[in-house]
Amino acid sequence: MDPTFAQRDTVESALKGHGLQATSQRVEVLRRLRASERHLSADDLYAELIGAKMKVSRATVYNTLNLLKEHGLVSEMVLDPGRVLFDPNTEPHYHFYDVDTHEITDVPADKVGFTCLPLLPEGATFKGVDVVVKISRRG
Amino acid sequence: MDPTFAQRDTVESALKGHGLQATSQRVEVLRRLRASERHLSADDLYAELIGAKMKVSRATVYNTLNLLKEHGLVSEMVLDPGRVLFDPNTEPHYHFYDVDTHEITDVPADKVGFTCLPLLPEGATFKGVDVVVKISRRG
DNA sequence: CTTAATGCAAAGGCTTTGCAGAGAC
DNA sequence: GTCTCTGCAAAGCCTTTGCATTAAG
Repeated sequence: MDPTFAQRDTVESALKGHGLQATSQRVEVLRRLRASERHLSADDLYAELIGAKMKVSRATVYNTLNLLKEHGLVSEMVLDPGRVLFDPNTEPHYHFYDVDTHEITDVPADKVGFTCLPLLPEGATFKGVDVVVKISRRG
Repeated sequence: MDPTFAQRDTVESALKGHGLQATSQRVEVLRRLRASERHLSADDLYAELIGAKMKVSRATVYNTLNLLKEHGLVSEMVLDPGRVLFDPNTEPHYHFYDVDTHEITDVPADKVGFTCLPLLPEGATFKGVDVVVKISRRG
């Protein structure tokens, strides 16, 4: 079975599992996000899809990403103002952030451990930790 | 000696220490940022200044904040797209982030410790860690 | 007097919205 | 046939920019 079909199938199942129609635009957005090494912006994805001669509009890419986000299929990362990236990895994990190139790399969750975390404010529930390790290659 | 004068004086020294003219707009932006319990956006500050009947323009607030950022007198935080906040605390520290209200609270650095951090990519220099502990009060 | 900072208004980039047409079921 | 999604273009929001005016040293 060819891997592209397998991916497409999984993506379709994921969409349908959330009660979402598996339209070609949605399938392609989620599939490419999952297939990409990098974390992509809405515009990155739009450019990819247009480059692949697909019929899609910018608005649909934005709307689709928001829809996927609402359904927990992708998460949003905002590292620079005006640079919103989407991360298809819904498992706990952290990030390297190159402060010069703005490149993002994943760090598996087991590479970061805490000896202590702060006491939560009264009445608060823990919802997760975001850890961004900032690095530079310029010294 | 009245505390407002003391604050103003410290802020002026900080600006001059970086070779920046201590104009009334710059002094007030930095002073209010330091005096605030919350982390403020450019527009929050603009509204505060206008409310205090000061002569200032939006452009100057934005330009001043960027200037302060370049000189390391404040740091920028981007937690939601379109919500850039400025943090006058230049000591290492982390943040609580209320996912419902988008409120930000400081966590002193000594409340968070790591048992391990990931090996850096080849040739990379460590530039810091951002830790955001996400919380909710809705359960 | 010379240099630098401010204010205004216009432009810019990214994202969302409204509505008509196309597509899914 | 009905309901939903898509595409287009326009509007929105936040931020930056250019240039004349004003303030600082």
